[in-house]
Amino acid sequence: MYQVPRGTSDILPEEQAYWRYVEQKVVNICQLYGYERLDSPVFEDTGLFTRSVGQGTDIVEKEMYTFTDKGGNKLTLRPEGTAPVCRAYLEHGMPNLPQPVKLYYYFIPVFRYERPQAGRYRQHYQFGFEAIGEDDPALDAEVIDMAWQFFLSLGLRHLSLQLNSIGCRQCRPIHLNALKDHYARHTAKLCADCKVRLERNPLRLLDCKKSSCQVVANSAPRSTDYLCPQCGAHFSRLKKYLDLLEIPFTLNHRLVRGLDYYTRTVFEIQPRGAGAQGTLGGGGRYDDLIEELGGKPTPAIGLAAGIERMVLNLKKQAIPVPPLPRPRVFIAHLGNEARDEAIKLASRLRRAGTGIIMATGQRSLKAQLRQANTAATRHAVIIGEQEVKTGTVILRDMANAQQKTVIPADLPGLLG
RNA sequence: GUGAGUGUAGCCCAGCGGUCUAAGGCGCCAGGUUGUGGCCCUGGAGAUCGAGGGUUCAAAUCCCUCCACUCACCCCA
Repeated sequence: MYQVPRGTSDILPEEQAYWRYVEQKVVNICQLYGYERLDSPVFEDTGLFTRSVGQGTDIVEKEMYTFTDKGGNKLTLRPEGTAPVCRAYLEHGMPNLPQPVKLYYYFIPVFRYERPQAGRYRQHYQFGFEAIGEDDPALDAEVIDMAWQFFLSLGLRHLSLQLNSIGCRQCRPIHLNALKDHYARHTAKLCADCKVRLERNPLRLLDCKKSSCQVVANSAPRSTDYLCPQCGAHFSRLKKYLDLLEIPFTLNHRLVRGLDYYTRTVFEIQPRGAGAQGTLGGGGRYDDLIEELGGKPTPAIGLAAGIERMVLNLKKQAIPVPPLPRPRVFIAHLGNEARDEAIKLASRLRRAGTGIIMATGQRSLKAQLRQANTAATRHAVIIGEQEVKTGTVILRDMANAQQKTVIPADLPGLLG
């Protein structure tokens, strides 16, 4: 028997109510904040991701699904959603539109070759939005507000918003050097992993959970203490706006993100007390990315969120989601002539917009009503030989077992 | 990529070397009067016990390899 490839899964009918629920909230929030939908291909030129996400990152180094097609093109199944949006922004002349350009994507599959766990998959689905062409911290606040309101609108509770600023091209290297110096003085206390991080990706040093390393991390220089005047002003205005909006945030000096393109504002939203795979959504500024991809210097900010993790948390928090609409009428029939009538009736009602489940095969009436019961339709319409002769049908109310004989023409009104 | 745990019908699971031609519950199918559901009763279908190999007179039960899931690391959504 075949089974799904590792780290992928089927989204079964009984799961769909959650996904549709999330979709409805996404569409609603995007409409409220004025974002327009953009869909991009599942695969892109490999270079788009190596250049944007960054050569030294885990995503590029060991997680991408990269292949060469028959034309010799190097392609990669997208490992994230921001770079494709930026590519589209440039490719379709959006720099000429009024800025910022606000775009969102929904239900896009993203691919990363990782060791699967609950909440971590090789193919998972993301929702995200991007605002390109504006560096006003009011926009940062709006984006964070939008993310926050979105998760609240799902009904999720006990969320925490982690916030940090990692500076820009000017001030980040200074902080980075201070960080390296600090750690270089404490190498003896570091774990093996951190010694590697020191060389490869110093920002990640702050993330280490080992207690000995945390001691070093606690006393490490903070990015917010090294911000240049512009970045410092940007960050304090953002915090002021968030206070104004009454959005509770936690400053987290260790919040660093795994993609190279982030600058200045970075943030994550997670359930309180979440495990390792807890982050529901995260994002930040990427003021250099558009330029890196060949455009003019263009500031931007965005967020990405994982749908599976939302569904996981909706279930964990026992948040009810509305059931999907289903047919409200079941048609049962006995005998060949009755079946002919049933077929015609089902079609007529459906054309008039009434959802119908039509009995198939030649099962007993008992079996047919059992099926109606499982399908939880409001009514059953029963056509037998008697009814065929008199040109009537039986209309049964499944809730109270009341039934009456009616003529088919009256059904649309009676079914409501 | 590293370490650990788990893997029995569609689902939940009992069994942990011979009494297993594998038990139970849910679900599914059918019957319990002649054309009628939900409760109840009865019956039925459905499992090469994750896959492959080995040990043994004997393996769902022990060992090895592989696959998958779960947890931690890592990474992130």
